[in-house]
Amino acid sequence: MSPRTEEQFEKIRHEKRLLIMETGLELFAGNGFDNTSISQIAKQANISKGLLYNYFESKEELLEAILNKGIDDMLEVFDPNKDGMLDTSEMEFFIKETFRILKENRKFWKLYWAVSFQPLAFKLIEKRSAELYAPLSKMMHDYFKASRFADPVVETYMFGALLDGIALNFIMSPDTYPIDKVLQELINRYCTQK
Amino acid sequence: MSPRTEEQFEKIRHEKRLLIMETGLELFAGNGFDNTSISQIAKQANISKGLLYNYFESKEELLEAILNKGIDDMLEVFDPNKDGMLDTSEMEFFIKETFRILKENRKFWKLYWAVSFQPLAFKLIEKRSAELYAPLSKMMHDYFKASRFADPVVETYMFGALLDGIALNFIMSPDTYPIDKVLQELINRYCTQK
Amino acid sequence: MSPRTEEQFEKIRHEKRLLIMETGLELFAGNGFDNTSISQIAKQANISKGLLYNYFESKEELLEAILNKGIDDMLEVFDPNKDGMLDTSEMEFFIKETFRILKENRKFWKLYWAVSFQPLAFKLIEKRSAELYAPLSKMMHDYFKASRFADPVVETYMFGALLDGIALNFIMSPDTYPIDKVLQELINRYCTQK
Amino acid sequence: MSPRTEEQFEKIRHEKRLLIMETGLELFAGNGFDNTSISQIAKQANISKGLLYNYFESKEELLEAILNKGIDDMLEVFDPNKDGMLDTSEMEFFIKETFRILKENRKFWKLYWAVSFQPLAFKLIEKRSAELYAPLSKMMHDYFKASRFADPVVETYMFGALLDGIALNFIMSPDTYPIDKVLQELINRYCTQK
DNA sequence: GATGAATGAGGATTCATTCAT
DNA sequence: TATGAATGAATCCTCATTCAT
Repeated sequence: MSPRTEEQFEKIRHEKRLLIMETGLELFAGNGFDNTSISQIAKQANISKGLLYNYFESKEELLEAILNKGIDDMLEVFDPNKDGMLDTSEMEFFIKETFRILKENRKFWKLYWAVSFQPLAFKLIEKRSAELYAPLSKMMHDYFKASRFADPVVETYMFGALLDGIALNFIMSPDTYPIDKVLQELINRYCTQK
Repeated sequence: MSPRTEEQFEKIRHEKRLLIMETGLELFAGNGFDNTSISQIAKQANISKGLLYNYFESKEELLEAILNKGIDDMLEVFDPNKDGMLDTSEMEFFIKETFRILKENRKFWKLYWAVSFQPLAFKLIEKRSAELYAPLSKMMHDYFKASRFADPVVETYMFGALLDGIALNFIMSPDTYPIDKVLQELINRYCTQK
Repeated sequence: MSPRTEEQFEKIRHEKRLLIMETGLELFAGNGFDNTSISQIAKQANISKGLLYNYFESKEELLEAILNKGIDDMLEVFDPNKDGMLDTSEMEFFIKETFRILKENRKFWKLYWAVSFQPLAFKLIEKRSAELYAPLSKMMHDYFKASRFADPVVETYMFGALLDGIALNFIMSPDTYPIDKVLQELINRYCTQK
Repeated sequence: MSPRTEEQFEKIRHEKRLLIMETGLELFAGNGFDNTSISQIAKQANISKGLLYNYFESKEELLEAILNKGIDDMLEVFDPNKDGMLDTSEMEFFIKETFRILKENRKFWKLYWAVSFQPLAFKLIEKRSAELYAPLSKMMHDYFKASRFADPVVETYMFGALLDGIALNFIMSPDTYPIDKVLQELINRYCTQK
């Protein structure tokens, strides 16, 4: 029998890698990085421990890959380097988009927040994280400046805190948090002409 | 040497207990619960591992004690069961108090947040945490109702998210976050007669 | 394409086998048997791990093959079963030959010595090793007897130790060891008529 | 009960450390470093694996400690920095001492040689090893110079090789090697007035 | 013949906890 | 009260070897 083609191998590798990362995300987000063992991940993914190390050099590298992928997904959606100003309806879209993505990636964000509290782990994504946040921050600032807010800088901090707070509260109690009402209020407050 | 009195023993015990808890808080907050070993705590506190277990039954119980003490301290300051309504100046006082305490107990709050993301650890303080938050929540709600906000419930969620977000951002970058400006803005927005 | 003939297959097999053995020798000698993985060998030889197992049943068997080949090469050169006595000029030739071969097969000899210190590995070549050493030993003994050394047995031990010691020192520092001077001295001492 | 005194702890630590090192030497020398597991050492020493790590940071550090101790023992005996020249009877003493020590520390020397063939492991003792050999080498050279050997440098190499070779052959077959006869011959050859 | 994904046993190491003193 | 030696279960990780293609 002839061996598998390179493409077949590629496909296997790609899918298995994804499977491991998804399983890892699930468990890391659910129980915390330190409380999740490689054995657990392997068992849940139905693979051997050894295979996991065929795809990731270490537990830490797996975490890094998971986080980077999450950030990549965000960057893809947001195009944070978009030129030009947001108008109010774009701002509304942005807010809705943000939370649509948040809902779809609750686990990633839970993990992301958890990691933020672990200095060692956070270093893994410090740079990538800045890549995501810096342009968003600028975008907000420009928006508030254009909207003639008295102090756009402070307003950016306020708005950022509000987004973070809502996201956090929602992630903590996704089933009971009135996310849609809160979002509507957010939009009322920030996306209507004065 | 005269034998120590019962009270002296008691005092020693109390102080040593405090020492261990403070050291634990320092390390848990700085490096995370799982990345801090009992050995490290004992070494930093200048006591033996054995002695630590004389005061706390387990690493988890030490964490629980630390967290409970932090919550107790809060409850003491806030008197959240205070009857009656807050007026705007009391609200302003409340906000300032909250952040004064936050600044003074940054480590506790860092640990508190971190623990919130670890389901197993969070269980330790779930109840105590509710004891603190439920009355605060009610207080806010009453305040917004009295202040004739259109939807006091939603407003409570918004305000809560804002507080959480600001606290979080401040804790993450205490040296660069413009906490005072943000607080002033918060007060402007929520503590002035309309 | 015309199908390969049986001989062509045979040749390919033979060459691949040699390639693997040479790569194995290189790595085993350089890093030690236990610190060399099958993966490394396969990668360096540009073949797959699976293929390696097509040629050798196990890592140990590969080692054995490498060592045996080395010994075979020696035996071929020395013809240790040569009858008759060595005269002094033949002795000189023998010494020079020995070290010529040593220089050409430094890696093999490094591996050989290293293996000598690993009881389990040494068992693999114990017999073959004796095949090589016993006749050499006898040859030396006969030479020293004919040369009227007072105690040919002891002289054989001395001479053997000297050869081993020189070989060892040379292998350890091939770039700085004054091998040629030492050899000349050896010849002066053992291959001149008294 | 009062706790153990510092001296008691010191004694326990010292003895246990020695026990572990002796057990390690025994097994490393007998089976090779890589073929000896921490579990084996612990079992043979009748302690837990964990305890071993209380005394040594890693398996490698244990090896290093064992080797350094061996070298220290040698240095203590040889006083290689001794001033002045050896005369023939001192030389005889030196040779006899060397082999007395070799016999008493056969395991150490076996391990030492084995390690010499493992580049990574050898690095651990490269410096210490030089500390031992350099002065010995100088001592030999001076001796041969004083004894009017034609080429003291080459003679030092020859003598060194002879010592190494004898040591090696003896270590390899301690039960059958005629060490005493060989030594006597060595002394005859190198320690008699010409 | 050839590939590399997959396995699993084994090994080094960590650390909460116990215990003799 | 106080000490730190001692334990052992749990964890990360490696690697020879197998096997489907």
